[in-house]
Amino acid sequence: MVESPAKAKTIEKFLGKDYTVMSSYGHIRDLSKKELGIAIDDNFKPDYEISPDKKKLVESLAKSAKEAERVWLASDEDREGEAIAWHLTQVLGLPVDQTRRIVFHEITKSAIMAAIENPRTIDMNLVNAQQARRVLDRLVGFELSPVLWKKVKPSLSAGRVQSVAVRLIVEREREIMNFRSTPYYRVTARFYRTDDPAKTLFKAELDRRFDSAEEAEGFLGTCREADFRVLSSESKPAERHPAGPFTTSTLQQEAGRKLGMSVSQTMAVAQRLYENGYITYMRTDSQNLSSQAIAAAREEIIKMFGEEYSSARKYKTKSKGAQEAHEAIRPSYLNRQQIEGSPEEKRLYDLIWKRTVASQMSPARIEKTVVSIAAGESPHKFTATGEVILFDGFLRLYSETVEDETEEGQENTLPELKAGDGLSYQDISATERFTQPPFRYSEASLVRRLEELGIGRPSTYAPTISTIINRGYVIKQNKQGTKRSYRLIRLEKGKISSKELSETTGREKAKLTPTDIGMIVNDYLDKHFEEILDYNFTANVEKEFDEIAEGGKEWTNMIREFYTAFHPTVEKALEELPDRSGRERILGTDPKSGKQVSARIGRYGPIVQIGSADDEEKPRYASMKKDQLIATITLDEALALFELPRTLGELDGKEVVVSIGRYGPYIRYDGKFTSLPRKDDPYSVTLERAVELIHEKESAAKASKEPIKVFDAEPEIKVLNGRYGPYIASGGKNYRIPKDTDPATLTLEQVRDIMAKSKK
DNA sequence: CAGTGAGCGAGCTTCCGCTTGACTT
Repeated sequence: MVESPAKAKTIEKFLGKDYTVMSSYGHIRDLSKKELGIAIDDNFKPDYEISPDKKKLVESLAKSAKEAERVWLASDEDREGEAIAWHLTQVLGLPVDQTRRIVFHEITKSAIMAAIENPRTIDMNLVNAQQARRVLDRLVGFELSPVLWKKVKPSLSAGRVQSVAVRLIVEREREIMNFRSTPYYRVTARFYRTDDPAKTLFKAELDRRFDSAEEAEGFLGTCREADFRVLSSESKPAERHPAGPFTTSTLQQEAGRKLGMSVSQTMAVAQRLYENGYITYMRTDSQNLSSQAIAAAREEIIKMFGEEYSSARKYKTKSKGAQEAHEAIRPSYLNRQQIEGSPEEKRLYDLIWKRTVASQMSPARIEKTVVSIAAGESPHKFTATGEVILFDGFLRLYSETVEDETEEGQENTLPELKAGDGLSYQDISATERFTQPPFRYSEASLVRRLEELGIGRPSTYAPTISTIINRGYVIKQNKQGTKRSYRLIRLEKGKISSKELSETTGREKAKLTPTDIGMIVNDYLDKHFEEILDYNFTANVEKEFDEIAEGGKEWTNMIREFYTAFHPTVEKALEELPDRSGRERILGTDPKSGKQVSARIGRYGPIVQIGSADDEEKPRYASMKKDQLIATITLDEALALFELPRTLGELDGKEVVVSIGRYGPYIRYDGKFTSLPRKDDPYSVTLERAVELIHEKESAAKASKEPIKVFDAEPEIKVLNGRYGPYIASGGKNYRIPKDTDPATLTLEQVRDIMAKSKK
């Protein structure tokens, strides 16, 4: 019995007819879903239930176990895997003398045969470490969440992993809010050797930055008549090494950067590659490659590039708490460079293939040259750096990208330069730059940070992100960026010129930002449950789980110690009145009515209001936009929100109204709604334009209701247009049309064929 | 799904980590 059905299929091939390989599909039972599932008074005894969707599976496992001569439990060799094996023995009533526990870290015939030769019994210490982990997570999650329901808002949640993930995002946002950008001047020059008839240009940067335009201009003034010469030129050889093979988190990061895929998208595509037998298991924290894979990679490299490009290597996993039950993520067969599948599958496979092979290639050898240049009598020096690749090594196949790189790379080829050489400038520029706030997290960079902290596991990174988004704690959004002007001062042919230029700054794609509720929940938890929110909480309890796994500690004792400290903090929080401070912000006074304008959380989310509940007149309310925060919204932005809904005029005697709803800006007319395209602004859209959009929608709606195709011979069968694209409808059942076929040209035979082939 | 912003009360929400399908017009 193994955990994954795809694994079962592969192993069955290795073992032959004498064995039946079945899969448990992960855990088969868990703490009860409705209750706490832990008898706190009975020494924290867990109350396990077979998961409802596993009942049938357990029955069939039980039947097969009874018929079998011997059961081999081959769940993963980590805490969770050991627990799965133990739960199987308990639920299936497996007798100890007919049950064997085996483990392997790679799915190769030799590894499995070796495992069968070396069976052991279930390691109860490891199982108990898992029980401690499970019980602790349940206690934290099921005691903290109800506190939030009472003190903040119903249906919220808190937990050892998700609450820290939210904290990282909230704290980063506050750093950005408090950041004040300051300008400075960066001086770069283009020089050539005075005695070089070709005037070959190269770039150099001044080793000092100026705070003001005056200082920068003053320096450029001294450069006008200055005598430039090379002080020193040093060349040093260096090596660059390939990155190790993929783990779940590094795959998620690279697929995000190179292919623009979200974390959950990456995992879904990888799952398909795994099920098709193209790659090894995709949820892993190990960088280990089987010796067979290393040999196969070596063979491929020699075949493609030659012996000198091959350099076999083993990688050590650095991440905290790694349990290394699997191999790294790699192609199942390294001689398979391409695969069949969707474009996404092909691209992700290509990435995995290249990364794996590159990890077994020689380092690149480069020569780095640093040239120091004196500018007349000035104490400041220019530095020019150049890099020459002597041997490309792994770079020939793959190079890792870096997220959020600011300054453009310094690709610079240097001419021959030696100390004493006289130089002339082509131009010297002082460009105004601005200090940058810290970067917001992307999904993948959040995963990287969580992994560094040892929080969460490969199987939970993607679901954790979904949870904090679904709870409304954070949102993933793009930011347009704003225009800002900057100054460029340039010295050219002895003359200094200065001009104002403009650039876009702060543009972002798919970054995670906290919501108001995310910030309120974070602050509340941080105030009352500091220990759980501590970035080291998981690392601390992991140390204790390790002690339990080594037999040095009784698991219920560990949990008791934790709970006797933790539970009183829950009781105390429940006694205290909810703290309303920090939840409302006064923004100023409405110039029209003279009433107070404020922002707060309403029943359905963040709102701004004009006036207060104490006034005689009822306050006016408006919902805030998704990208606005109570902490940062300005008076002007708040007042703008009251300009909607806006009545544009009438069409055929009925009102045309424009506003912003849950799904963005819309036009309401005759009880129907039309979305406003991105390029139209609800604050300025005209009646004329709105009417145009309404008519467009009407004709599109008419077209989509029409069947794409009907067949006279078979009126029951129709090709229709639905929400998810064209489909075939027949006798109350719907069938999907294959991607590469044009629905308009389908014949009745083809349709019948599709219907017959579709899965039951 | 296209707004809302009152109040009451019943009934419900929630964790982390291991696995995949099933399902939607």
